[in-house]
Amino acid sequence: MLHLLVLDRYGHFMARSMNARRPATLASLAAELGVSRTTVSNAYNRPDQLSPELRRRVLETARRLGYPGPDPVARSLRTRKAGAVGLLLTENLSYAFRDPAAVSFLEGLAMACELAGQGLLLVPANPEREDVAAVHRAGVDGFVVYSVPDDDPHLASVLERPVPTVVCDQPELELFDSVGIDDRAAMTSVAEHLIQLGHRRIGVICMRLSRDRNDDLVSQVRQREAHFHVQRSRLAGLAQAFGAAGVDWEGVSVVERFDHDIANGASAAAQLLDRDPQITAVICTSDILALGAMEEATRRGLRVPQDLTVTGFDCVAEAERLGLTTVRQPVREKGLAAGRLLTDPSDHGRPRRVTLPTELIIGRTSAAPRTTEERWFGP
Amino acid sequence: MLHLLVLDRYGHFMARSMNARRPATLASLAAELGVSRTTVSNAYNRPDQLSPELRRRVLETARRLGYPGPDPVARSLRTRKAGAVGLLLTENLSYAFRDPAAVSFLEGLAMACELAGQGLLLVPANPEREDVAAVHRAGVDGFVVYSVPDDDPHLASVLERPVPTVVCDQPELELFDSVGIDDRAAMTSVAEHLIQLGHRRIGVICMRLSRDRNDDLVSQVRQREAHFHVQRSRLAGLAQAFGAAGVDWEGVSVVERFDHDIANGASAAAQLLDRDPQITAVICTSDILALGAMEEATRRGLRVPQDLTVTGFDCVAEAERLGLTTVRQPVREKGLAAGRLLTDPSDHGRPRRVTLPTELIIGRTSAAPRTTEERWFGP
DNA sequence: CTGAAAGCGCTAACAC
DNA sequence: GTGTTAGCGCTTTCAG
Repeated sequence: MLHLLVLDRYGHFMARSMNARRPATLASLAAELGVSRTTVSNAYNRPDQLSPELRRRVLETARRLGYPGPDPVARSLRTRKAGAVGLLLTENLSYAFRDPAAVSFLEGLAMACELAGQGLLLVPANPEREDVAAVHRAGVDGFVVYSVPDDDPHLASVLERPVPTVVCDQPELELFDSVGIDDRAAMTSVAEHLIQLGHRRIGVICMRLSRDRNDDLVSQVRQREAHFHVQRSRLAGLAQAFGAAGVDWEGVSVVERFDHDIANGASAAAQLLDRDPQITAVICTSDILALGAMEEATRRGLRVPQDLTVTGFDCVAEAERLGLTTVRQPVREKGLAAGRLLTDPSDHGRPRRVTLPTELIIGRTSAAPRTTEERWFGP
Repeated sequence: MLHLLVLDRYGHFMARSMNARRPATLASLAAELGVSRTTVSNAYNRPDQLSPELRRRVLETARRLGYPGPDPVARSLRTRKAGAVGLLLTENLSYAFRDPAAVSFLEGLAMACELAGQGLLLVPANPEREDVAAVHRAGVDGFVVYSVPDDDPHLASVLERPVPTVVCDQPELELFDSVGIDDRAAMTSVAEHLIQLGHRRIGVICMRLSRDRNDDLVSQVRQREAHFHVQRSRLAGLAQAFGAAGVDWEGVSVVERFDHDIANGASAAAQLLDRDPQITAVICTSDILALGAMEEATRRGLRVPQDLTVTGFDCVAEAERLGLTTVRQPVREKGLAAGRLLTDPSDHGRPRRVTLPTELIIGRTSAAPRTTEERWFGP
C-alpha cells in the first residue's frame, strides 16, 4: 500500500494511505501490519501481552504512518473513564485566578488531581449567560462544585449528570459529599471579639447573597433568604452574637456587594460610614472587602484601629501581611479534601462531610472603640 | 415496560428498565417513546427539527427515566470535538497556582477559553515522573504549551497529537503558533540601566536552565546550551550588554536555582555575596528570585539600593508594591493571546507569532553603586 | 418532520 | 501470544 507523508499546517506529519486519505487509526495500522486490532491496542496499553519484537514493529509502523496513538475520546467512550475532574465555579472562569482564596482552593484541588493522575477541567459556566451546555459537554468522571448558589442552573445540570460530585462551601446538599467550615461559628468568634472590645455600633459588608445584583443595604428578609449559604451563615453568626450582647440587629446596617474586589469593599465602607459616621467597627465577610474598607478609612482620615476597627475573613496573604483581624480558614486544604473525596476509590454508603477548622486571628486592625470624648479631644 | 427508580449513592435518580438494568441511553429512550434515535437526538441538539409538543414529550420521558442527556464522550467521538483546550505546564499542576506570573497567564487563557465557550483542561504532567499517558488521555481540541523545556517528553507527546498547538514562551518551535516577548532585548534594557548607573561588578541569579537540577554556579557551556530558551535569552542579553560595556562576562557569577521561590532567591543571593562581597548589583531573571535576594540583603544588613542594587523580571504585584526595578511583561495578555490563537477558527497557512511588548520599570531598588570610599566611610 | 443505515475509534472478554 | 466478536452512545447524511 502506498502512503503520502503530509506535513499539515501544524507541522504534524500526517501519513495517509492513497486509497483512503484519512489519518491513520488503530484499525488501519492493524491492517497495514497484518495483525489484529487487539494486538495494536495491546502494544499501547498492555506491553506485556505481546513479544517485545512485535511491539517494536507496531510502534515503528505507527510512527511511519503518523499514527498518534489511540484516540483519547474513543478510549474514554469504551472504558467509561475520562481521566479528568470537572470544576464548577460561580464566577467567570478568569475570576478564579483573580481571587486569592479561589487560587488557593485550586492549588489544593490540583494537588489532589495530580496525585490521582486526573486532569482538572475548568468548566466555562458563565453566570451571566445561562448556558448549561458546557456542563453537558464536559467529559469528566466527576465534579467538584465550588461555592455556587443553591439555585444555579449550572449546578442543576451537574447534579443531573450520573457522576460523583463533591460540593465545597455551597450549597448545602444533603445527598452529596461536601467540604466546608463552620461559617457561623467562625463569624461568631469575630463578633465576640469585637463585643468584648466594647463595640456596639457596627456596620457589616458582605458578598453577594443571591444571583440578582444588589449593591445596597440588605433587608432582614434578604439576609435570611440568601441563596449563598456561606454568607447567610456568617450574617446569622453576627446576628446571634450581637443580639445576645444586646444589640438590636435590625438596626445594624448590612451592605451587600455583587462584585468581589477591593474597590467594592471601599465603596461599601463609604456607604456605611455615610449612613452612620458613629460606627466603631466595620465587619466584612471577606478579606478582600476588608482591604477595601481600610482603603476607604484611610481616605477619610480615619486611623485603623484607633478610629475604626476593620475585620475580614479568609486570611489571604495580603491580609496577613497587613495584620488584619480575620478568620483563617484552610482554603487550600478544602481543595485538597474535595479532590480526595472525589478521587478516593473507597466505596462509601452515605454522603461524607469534611468540616475543616478555622482560627480567629487577632491582628492590628481591631481595638477598643474610643469614647465619644476621646473622639473629640484625642486619645 | 416497567421501570425501577433507583436512588444511587450520589443521590441521582437512576431509572432502569426491568429487563436491562442499566442506565438509560438515547437509544433506550427512543425505544421507550417509540420514536427513532434521531428524533431524540434532535430534541437535544436541534430543537427546531421537531414539534414542540414531541420535544416536550421526549424531555419529560427523559426526566422520568433519569436519562441525563446525550453522553458527552460519545458525542465527542462522533462530532470530533471535545470542547476543551488542554494546558501543558512544566511544573506540578499545583505550582501553577503558587506562582503569581503563572496565575496571571492562566487568567488570560481562561478568559479566552470562556469567550470561545471552551473548557480548560489542566493536564497533570509531573516533570518528575515521565508519565506521558496523561497527555494521551486528554480529550481536547488543542493544546497550549506554557514555558516548557525543549526536551520535555510531555511536549513531544503533545506535538504528536493531531491537534492545533500554541506555544507560549518556550520552547521556540518554528512550525507552531507562538506567543512571547523579546526576552533578550528586555534583559538588555535592564543591563543598560545598570551600566549607566555605573555597575560593573555584578552577580546574576537565574531560574532552572535544564531539566536536571543544578543549584549552583552556571558554566558558560551550560548557559549557552540551556534547554529553557527564555532563561538562555535573558542571560544572553546580559552577556551582550555587559560585554559591550567592557565587563568580562566569563568572570560574572551566574547562580542557578531549580525551584522557583523566594527562599531559593535568598540562598542564591547568599551564594553570590559569599563568593564576592564586592558586587554592587544582583540581577535576577524573575521577581520571585529578586524578592528573595532582597530578603538576603536585609539579613546581611545591606541596604537596597544604597549598598546593593537588586532587579527582577515580570513585575508581579508584590514586586510592584515594593518598588522593585524590573521588566513589566503582559503575562495575562500572553494567556489571552495564546487562547485566541488556538480558538480562532480563521484558517491560516503559516505559523503565527505574537510578540508582546515589555517595559523597563525603574523602581527604588536600583541606584548608582557607592564608591569604595563611601562603602567604608558612609555616604 | 421522522427514520434507517452507517459508522466515529477503540477495548475487553473469551476463544484459539 | 494473538484474533474474533461485540459493542461503548451518539450524530448525521439521506430518503421518505
